[in-house]
Amino acid sequence: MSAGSGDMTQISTTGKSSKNSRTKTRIQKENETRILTAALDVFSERGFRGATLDRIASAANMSKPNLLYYFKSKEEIHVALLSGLLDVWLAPLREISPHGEPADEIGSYIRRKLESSRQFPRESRLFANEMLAGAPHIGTFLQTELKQLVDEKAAIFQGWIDDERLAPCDPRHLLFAIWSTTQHYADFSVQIRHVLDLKPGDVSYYDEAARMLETLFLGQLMPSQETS
Amino acid sequence: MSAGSGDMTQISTTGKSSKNSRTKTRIQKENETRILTAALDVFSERGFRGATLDRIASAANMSKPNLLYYFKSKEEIHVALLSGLLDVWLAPLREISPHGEPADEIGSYIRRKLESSRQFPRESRLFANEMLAGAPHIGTFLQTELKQLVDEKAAIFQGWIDDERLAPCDPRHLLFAIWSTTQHYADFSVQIRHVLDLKPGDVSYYDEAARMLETLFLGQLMPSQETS
DNA sequence: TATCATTTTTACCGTTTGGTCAAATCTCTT
DNA sequence: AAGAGATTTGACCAAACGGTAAAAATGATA
Repeated sequence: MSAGSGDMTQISTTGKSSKNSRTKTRIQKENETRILTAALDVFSERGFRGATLDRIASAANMSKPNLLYYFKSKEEIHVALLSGLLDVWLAPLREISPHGEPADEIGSYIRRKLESSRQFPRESRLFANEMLAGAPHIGTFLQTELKQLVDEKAAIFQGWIDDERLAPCDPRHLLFAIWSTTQHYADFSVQIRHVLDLKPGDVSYYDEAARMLETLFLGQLMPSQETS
Repeated sequence: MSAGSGDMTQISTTGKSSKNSRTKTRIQKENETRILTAALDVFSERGFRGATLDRIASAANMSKPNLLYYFKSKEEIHVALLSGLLDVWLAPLREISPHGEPADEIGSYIRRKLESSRQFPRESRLFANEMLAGAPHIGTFLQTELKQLVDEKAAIFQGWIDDERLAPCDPRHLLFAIWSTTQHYADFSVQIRHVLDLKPGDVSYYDEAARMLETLFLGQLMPSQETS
């Protein structure tokens, strides 16, 4: 009954997962993407355990055994999705450069992350589901590749802090704040739409979100205070 | 294949769920809390669909039929947990007062929310799971009670903005930013611990988190910029 | 068009799931 | 101690689950 990780398959972005014989049929490519698209829908809104092969298969307009002809197991589909996700997740972070202005670099990073939330909400929710489940599949990814990249970028932030071009703060927690605020708009979109009284498909709030996050991270939310 | 909500049970904090005959036995009270405690563990880390009655029962040291003697269905347990959750979720928000200083009010709200994340991480994850699933049970709560309270508090923020005691921004999105950053430390604790290289149970990052969020929301993260 | 590999389907299988039922046990009151 | 109500349990069920086997249908190639 411990929080241990079983013998779950672990993923990294470096390991290529090309296992089949070199060439891929037209039908193979078509069906694999059809499956992955359907599975993304199902996994992202029901979680790994809540998703069923029957549902994925029917969402892909395909019989279950046919689906299992392309992916040997439910977990293999999940793993394939997560693998594809990780690079997308890291991409905006990689672009942060030590040579730009702190405000520009952080600002554009926020914009990239927010845009990623708008474009790939299902992927974001898939990631969130994996986190909530305790990251059983991408634990090693978090500990190795992500941690390494975070360390690298945190060092850049620290340099800016040392140069007094950025307020003193823990750079890693600054990243956490950026991740949480931007991903929130994808992961908690239901709550946001209900509070803002928007219709199910409406994502018009992203413009206002961008403005808010710019004010929060780049501007000063609180006017300078005077002691009365 | 639409994003429709089925005939799921909906919850509100106003409706009392006392359905049984007035009096409750000692054993009844004991076992109900035992079940809810166990269910919180299971639901929060596996989601509604991923949780099984067998697992909840065994976590509560109880046979499955006995568990179903106290709660008629899996959903009824889930609903009971969510009901108890909503008041906890709203409590910190209710306390925001129009009479205090903006920085004090917002600062202490952030501290309350962060403390709530530290004290009730499982509840936070339960809530997050429900959001990711599309809020099938608490949709009406979000649209009515939460929205109403948000409108009320947003008006307070707007008053401060009009008085130039708070920078111009969308008050609702300011709330979203506070929610996301604070809850992130509970919901994504796995990621945080992996990036910070902490051991599974370690929650020592909350102190640094509090400092970060204070800098972010109250201080100015970016020093005033000069054009070169 | 014959051949062969690829793709798809039908019919399953064993397990797990949420939930039921009736009988057995326990607890409290008198 | 006895009776009544509350509690607990073992045995069970139908449906859903992930996955398999083998045959049928299809596609590519010569």
